[in-house]
Amino acid sequence: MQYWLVKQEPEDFSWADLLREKAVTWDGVRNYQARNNLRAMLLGDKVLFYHSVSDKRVMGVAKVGREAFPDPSASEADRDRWSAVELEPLASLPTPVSLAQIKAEAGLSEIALVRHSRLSVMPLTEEAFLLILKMGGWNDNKETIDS
DNA sequence: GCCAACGTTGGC
DNA sequence: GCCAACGTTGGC
Repeated sequence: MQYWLVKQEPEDFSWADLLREKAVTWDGVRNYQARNNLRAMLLGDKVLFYHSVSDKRVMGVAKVGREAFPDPSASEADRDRWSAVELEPLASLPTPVSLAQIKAEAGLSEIALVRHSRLSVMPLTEEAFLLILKMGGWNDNKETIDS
C-alpha cells in the first residue's frame, strides 16, 4: 500500500464533483515529476484529495481505481509521454484539514505539499497520511480506511 | 492582485 | 549546453 496526495483547484474539479461522479480520469498532468508519481500508483493505493488556491484544504480520501494509462487529454503525438489514472472516492474527512494546520504540524514539515508547493501529485509516507486523517477527525484505525 | 518559485522554450 | 525570457502555479 502506497499513499499519495493530489491537488486540484475546486473550481476546476472539486471533491464534491468526485463524490457525485463516483470516479474520475485524473488526466492533464503536464509535469514530469508529477507524471512519474502517477505512473508509480498501484491499484488500491490511497490518495488524499487537496483543494488548492481558493480553499487550501485536504477534503477526503480516494483510491486508485485504474493504474496509469496514456493520457486521453494529450495530443496524439504526446499520448505516450503523459499518463492518467482513475480515482474513486472512499470517504470525506469529517473535518477538512487546512494547509495552515498542516504547516503548523511538526510531523508534516517535510511533506512535499509544504516543501514543494507547486508539485501536483506527490507521495506521502504512511505516517504523514495517517496523521492527516487523524487531524481530519478520522478516529478509527487504519484498517477502517483499508476496508 | 501580487509575486516567488519553478519549469520550459528558444536563441546563441 | 547555457541562460535569458517567458508562462504557470499557487500561497499570501
